[in-house]
This record gives sequence, C-alpha cells and structure tokens, in this order.
Amino acid sequence: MNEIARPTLDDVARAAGVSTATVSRCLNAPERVITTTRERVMQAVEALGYTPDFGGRALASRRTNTVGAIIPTMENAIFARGVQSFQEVLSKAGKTLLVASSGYDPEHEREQIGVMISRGADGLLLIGSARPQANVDYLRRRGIPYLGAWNLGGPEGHFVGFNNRAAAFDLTRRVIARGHRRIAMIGGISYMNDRASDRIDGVRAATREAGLGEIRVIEAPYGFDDGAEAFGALMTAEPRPTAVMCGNDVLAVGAMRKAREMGLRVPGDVSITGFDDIDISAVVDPGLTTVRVPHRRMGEAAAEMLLKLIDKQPVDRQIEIPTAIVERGTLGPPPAG
Amino acid sequence: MNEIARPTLDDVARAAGVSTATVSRCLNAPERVITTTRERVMQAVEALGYTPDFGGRALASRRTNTVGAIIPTMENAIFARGVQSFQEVLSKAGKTLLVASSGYDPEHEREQIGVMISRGADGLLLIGSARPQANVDYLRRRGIPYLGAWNLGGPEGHFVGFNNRAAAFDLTRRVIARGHRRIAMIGGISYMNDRASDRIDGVRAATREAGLGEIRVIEAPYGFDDGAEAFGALMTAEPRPTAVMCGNDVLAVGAMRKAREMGLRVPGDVSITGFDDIDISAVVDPGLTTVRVPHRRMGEAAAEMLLKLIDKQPVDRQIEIPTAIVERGTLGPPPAG
DNA sequence: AATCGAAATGTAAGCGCTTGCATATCACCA
DNA sequence: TGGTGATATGCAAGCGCTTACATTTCGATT
Repeated sequence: MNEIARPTLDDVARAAGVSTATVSRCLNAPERVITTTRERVMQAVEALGYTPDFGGRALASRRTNTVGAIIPTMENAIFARGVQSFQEVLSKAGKTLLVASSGYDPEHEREQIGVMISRGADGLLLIGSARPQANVDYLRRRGIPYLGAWNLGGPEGHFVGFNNRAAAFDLTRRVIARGHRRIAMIGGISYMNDRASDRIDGVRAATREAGLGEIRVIEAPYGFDDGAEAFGALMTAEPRPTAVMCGNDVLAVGAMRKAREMGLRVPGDVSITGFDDIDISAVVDPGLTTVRVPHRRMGEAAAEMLLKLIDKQPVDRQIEIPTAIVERGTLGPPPAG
Repeated sequence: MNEIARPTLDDVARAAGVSTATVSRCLNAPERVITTTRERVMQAVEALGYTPDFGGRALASRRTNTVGAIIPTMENAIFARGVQSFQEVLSKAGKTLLVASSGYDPEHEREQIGVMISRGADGLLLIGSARPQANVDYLRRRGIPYLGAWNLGGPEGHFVGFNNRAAAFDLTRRVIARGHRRIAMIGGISYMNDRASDRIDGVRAATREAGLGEIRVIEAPYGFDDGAEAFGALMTAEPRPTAVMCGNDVLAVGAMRKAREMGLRVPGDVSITGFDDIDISAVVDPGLTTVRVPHRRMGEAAAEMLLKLIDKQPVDRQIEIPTAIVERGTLGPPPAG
C-alpha cells in the first residue's frame, strides 16, 4: 500500500494552475467562478481525490455545521429511533450530527458536552431535564443552544417531548376505571432520569387520587429479565396485585413472560400495562396495552426547534408531543373474587 | 444570556501570565511543566471554562484520535449493540467514535466516507463487504485503515464477523434432520447486503445438498409487518411449506404473529426459525429457534483489530466470531401426513 | 480606439493550536 | 563566585483553510 499523503487545497490549486482562493470558491460558492476554470479545478479535485479538511475549514470559517446529541445509550431502541429522524432533518439542513452516549451517568454526560463543544457543535440535543446544574451552566456560559428532549422540563430551558407524568396518570385512571384496586408498578431507575420518575409520579398521583393508598413500586433496569424478576417479586405479595403497570414496554414484556412462566393468565389473573409502544408490543400475545409515544415526530420536532435556536429565530419554549393510550389485550378487569 | 466568546489558548495564557506554549503543554504533557505554573494555568483554564478547539488542535498536531463507523441504520438493534461495545473499547483507548448511517445506500455510504475522511478519522468501521469498489478505493488511496464487520469477506481487506453462510447452512441441516422436506425462506433484502445474501445462500446450499430442489425465497425489508406479510404469501402455496426459515429474528417474529392470526400452530402446523437471537426471541411464545450472534464480542474484537491496524501492528486478516444454534420451541417435526 | 465597470482571480492575513528550537532559570558543584 | 547541565519557559512557524481586499481581465459602451 503506497499510501498517498492527503492532498491539500494547495495541491489542487497547483494542479489546476489557479490560486487556493479560487479552489476554495469552487467548493463553497461555485457561481463566483467562471465555468471553464471551475471545470479545470473540479477535474483536479477529482484526480487527486481531494477531500477538504474539516479542521482547517472550521478554523478559517468559524463555522462547523455540526450538531451534537448526547443520549444515555444507543442500545435503547427508543432513543435510536428518535435520533434517526432527528438526524434526517438535520442532514436536509446541511448539518452533520455527532452522537455520543453518556451511559446514564451525569459525569460522563458532562465530559461528552466538553467533547461536543470542543468539536465546535452549533447546538446540542440532550435527553430529559434531570442533570446537575453544572452540566447546563457549562453550555450556558458558551451560549450554545441546547434542547432537552423526550420529556418536558422545568421552568427554564427548551424542551421537546412528552408529558410522561400526565400520560402515566391517564393510563392509570383507565386501569382504575376497569375496576382494579390493587395496583403495583415496575418503574425504570429514577435516579437522574426524569422520564422514569415522572411516569412513577403519574401512576402514584392517580392511585392516590382514587384513594388506593401507597402502591408498591419496584425500580428495575431496562431489560426483559429485569422486568421478569421484578414481576416475580411483586407477585409474592398477599393479596396479589391485580394489575402491574410498567415504566416501559421492555419491562412489561418481561413481566408477561414471567407471568406465563408462573402459570398466570394475562389479563385473566393479572393485567399488565407498558409505556412507549415499541414494535414488540403489537407482536406479543396478547398485545400489550401501552402508551404510544411518537418518537419519530419528536425527533423531527426537536431538530426543527434546534435549527431555529441556532438561527436565533424565535421558538416556543416547550413543544409537547401528544401521546395516546393504545388498548390491546393485556388490560382487562380484575379477576372476580 | 450575555454569551461569552469562546476563550482561546491565548486568553488562558494571558490570564495565567504565561505563553501559549506553556498552556498547551499543561494540557498535553503536564509533566513538562513545573507544578506551581501548572496550577496557575489550570486555575485559569477552570476560571475561563476553556475547552480546546478540536479543529485547531487537529490542524497543528496532525492527529485526531477519531474513529468513524458507518452503519446502515441506527434503528436496527443489531448494529446498535455492536457499535456500543465497539465504542466502549475505543473510548478506553482514548479515541472518540463518530457514527454515521448510510441507510443501506452505497452512494450515501460513499458520502459518509468522505465526511469521515474530512474529519480526519484515523480508521473506519464499515458493515459487511458488499459495496462498490469505488467506496473502497477511496479509502485505500488515503491509506486509511478500515474494517468490514458483521460478516467475513472476500480475498482482500480485513474483517471481523460471523460466517453467516455457514451458520445458515448448519441451521438448515438441523431443520432437515427434523424431517422437513418443504422448506421456504423469508430473507432480508440481499441487494448490496452480504449478510442477507449469505444467509439465503446458506439455506439454499443445504436444501440443495439434501436434494430438496429449489426452495422458494421471498425477500422482505426489516420489519415485523414485512415478515408477517411474506409469511402470508408463502402460506398460499399448495402444498404449504412445513418450515419457514427467516433471515433474521424480526422477520421470524412477524411470521409467528401472522401464523397465529391465520390459526396455524407453531410448531405444530409450521416450524419457524430466525437469525440473530435478539432479546425478543427468548420472550415470544414459543421461544424462537435461531442463531445466536454475539454482537458485543464482535464489537469489541472489531475495535481491538482496528486499533492495531491504526497502530500498524500486525493483525489476522479475518477474525471469525463463532455463532451457535439456539433451540427453543418454534422448530418441531413437520405435521404428520 | 479609449474608457469603464463588472466579473474573475490572486494575495495574504489569520483562525487556534502544537512543537522544534532558542533562551532563561536554577540547583549544584568546583 | 563562576560554570555546568538539566529543567522550565518562550518564540515563532506553520498546519489547511476562508475571505477581505487588491488586482487583472474582458465585454460593452462611447
């Protein structure tokens, strides 16, 4: 492999017999260069396989056309989907997206924010609103526009997301309306995760409103097995809960599996609900009753908002993406007796 | 928000009363600066909230410590998982990962390669081996090390992946051993996707070996509904196939759903197999018989190999990650008669 | 043919950083 | 006290690019 050193603007200029300025213009403002010259230049670009150096360009033009997104993990389909549409919109606007993951760790998030700034991100997408003030200050001091997504947020900052609390509240009311009085919950880990904690809060608020007293909530990591295990634990209670509400669909499907293993019929013996409406939820049997959360729309809305923020156009402080309850088979009346 | 202009090395140097060189050394080779000075500098860095500019740094040092990965889509959990562990290993080695998606389009992949080069990637992770020669040449000319992952590849280039063809072949033999003679397949879209086409080839080779003649193969996009639809189409044949082998688990689970809707028992009336062993496969009922593909291990192995390649250390040209057949409930003997 | 203005191109400064080399500092020894 | 080598710091060039400004070119007009 006799590798060729990466050609520079200068190489192209020399090859085409013009100045670097002209080459630069060919690339960035072709209409300012006469056709014959442009063709000669482009030919040289092609021949040398020239690719402009991003660093040099960013340095000279003081623009990066780069947007960053810091998500907890790429493994969660929920984020993957939203980020995908986020990036599609950005890419149409000529921006490239840099994705980093924080592993649900605020410290790590802070680091990644540094990386993004360092790479000159024009704007940033973060998930949710629960984070140390320091992380946000860091951004504010630089005046870099940023956005919390997947949830609505506190009194300041911009958000595009769902009202997780209200959605959980509504779903719980629906469960109660079906006649359930003994409700338990498997929630996501709520530490520094406002999506998880809001969902728990919503369920609690509704059960309290109905005078059901304090319900039992087990927090579990994001995984089928974790849902199964938590479900098993909840089912040891005497008398057993008649409905188990889950903080997300993965936990719910795990719970369903465990119910089957325990010989419990769903919804005959126990009702189960989820949250997110991921693909599997329509596929399992019976179908999972859950909350539909339109991730694609959210990703798009977030991209549009961030683009406006970067352009210093006026925007609403929050955009709420509506959710909807999807009734399938896992929610039924409590068993008689 | 009275935003402060981003501080530069110069600002820090002035604030600390030293030269830019010293500040630079504090950041990159602290041991070469005396403690008292270093403390003063670090204080200034902290006070100003200085973050080094990546572009400037890359330009001056001719190093980026950046690795790129171009995957078909982030939405596919299969890639998400592998990439996640890929990046964990890289990050321990002090490299940052840039992820881009090609949307299964070679043209788009080519573009993204350009973006990666332009950002100074030290190495690149690509998926599979099926791509226009032009895409590869582009990389070769620059001497940028790259790797095909998720599959093994042709006579040249480096690969870390699975032998998709052999795995499909083995699974098919197992199906045939159970007594199936009428086998059909739902494959992924094979165009420019060697994982999909190798799996189809493997199944075909095994059925041919067993003298079962040409089997029917429907190619379907990656989605539950697509699997369901294809399954429906296959089931119109007379006589019906007794086993439907699927190119991935998503298609297989979609097929299972459709079978249920059609009133067919699995595996009583029809056996179904998948490929990948994603999370759901253990959760559906009956459990899906499939091929386990250890994505995390692959991601790690790929990262290690790429790091060596970048360091110009010797490496094996291919690393095969072993797969394993996972027998669960969806494969049984064909129905009697 | 001379003049003029617009269009095309060139010149060169500098973006923020690293680094080879020159210089300053200092502890130590003769 | 002067000299020495090691250590710490500064100076300044230059990485690849964009862009304000200067210069050249050229067609149109008089």
